[in-house]
Amino acid sequence: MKKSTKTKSRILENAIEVVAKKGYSASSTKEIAEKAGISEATLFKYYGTKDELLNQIVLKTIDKFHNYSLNEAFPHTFEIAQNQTSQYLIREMIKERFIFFEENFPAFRVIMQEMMVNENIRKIFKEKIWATMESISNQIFDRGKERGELKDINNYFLRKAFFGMLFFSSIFENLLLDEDQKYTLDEQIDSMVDILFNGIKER
Amino acid sequence: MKKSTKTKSRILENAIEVVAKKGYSASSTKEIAEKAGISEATLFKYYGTKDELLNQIVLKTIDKFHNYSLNEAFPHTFEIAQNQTSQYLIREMIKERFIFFEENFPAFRVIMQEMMVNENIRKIFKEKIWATMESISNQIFDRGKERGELKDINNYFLRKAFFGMLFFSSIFENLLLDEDQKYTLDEQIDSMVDILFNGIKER
DNA sequence: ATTAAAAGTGAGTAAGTACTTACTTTTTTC
DNA sequence: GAAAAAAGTAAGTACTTACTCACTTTTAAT
Repeated sequence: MKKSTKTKSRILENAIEVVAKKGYSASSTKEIAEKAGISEATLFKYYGTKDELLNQIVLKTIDKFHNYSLNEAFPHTFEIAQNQTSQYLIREMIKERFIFFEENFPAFRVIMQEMMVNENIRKIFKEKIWATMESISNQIFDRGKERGELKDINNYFLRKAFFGMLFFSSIFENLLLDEDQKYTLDEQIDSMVDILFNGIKER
Repeated sequence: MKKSTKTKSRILENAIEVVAKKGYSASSTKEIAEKAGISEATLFKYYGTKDELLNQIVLKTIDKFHNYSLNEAFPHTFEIAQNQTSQYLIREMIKERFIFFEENFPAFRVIMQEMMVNENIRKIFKEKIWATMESISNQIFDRGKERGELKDINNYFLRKAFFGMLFFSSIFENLLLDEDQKYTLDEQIDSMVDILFNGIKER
């Protein structure tokens, strides 16, 4: 029972790698099996169908994100930072997510691809990832408004602004920037937080 | 010679619709041909290969964007708005792009999908779309800084902030928001511009 | 060491796939 | 209105795809 879980997860890891690069439809079970060093028959023994393999990629990643967000990173930050400013909290929230995306980029790439073409995965994204972000960001935004640190801007618009920048930045850095990435993670996050907090207007 | 161009563009239009929804690899030439009301053989007579059909979708859309951006929308705005504030100009820049994305959403969806898996299309995006945005935004940002209206923030970071919000907002509104879209285009743009200009910090 | 269960596979299958060819129909030209 | 050119297609081809099944090999328990 030990070896089977090892094989099963090796298939998943290799599937993530292949699908991230080529897309789900363009990836064959043959290629995934070869890359994982097993036969196609074994792949189907473990996952039944190709669709189920995709589902497992998505569900496992979302689970990881969910768990990381709600049980690990955020409660820790929120607890030790009760006396910190909203700016500090928001910076931490962005940084945590940014790091998670970087560390799990291939799997996230699969989710982003499939969101564009797969209604079911769009639904899962909304219900799990977006809802998680809503919950966390609402806590931070509401607290900031209560403390008089944040303007009274609609949380939905705030969220779209933050995560729009976050997603795009992550994709941009990972897929479009080929040469010497001039900026460190902290520099990028600093710039985002600075723009969002203080705006770009000279006064 | 009239009918042929009509057929050719009908194929392209239907290809955009099918590929936007299902993705390139999951779309069959058979389905596209059927939807366009012609035979598969005719499709191949006009486009040679499936890859070439995709190329035409991408190139035509980028061309349209390029032309719209550099020849239509922007010069007009820039010219009639020489005495306007940077905030006004930037609002116009965002609005123009937002509208273009909305009006050409299926084609843009194809490009965004393929960017995730197709190195060649990533290259085209960078060279054509991103470069166009760079050119336009640099003009506006530099002018704003010279006039003392904008802070001295790195143009690259500014661009990523603006277009991150813009792309994400466009995708979000078109793919993820199912129910009654509560906000109008102008409300959305106003919120983006307000956040970016004035920041979210209460002062 | 024997045996049962678990893990793994080679060799298929049926249903697609992109693309071609030899042909017919429609349109244009004179 | 006949001939030439352009537009369109039915019926294939060779290949790939996800998935199955009957079978062998490996592992673990007694």
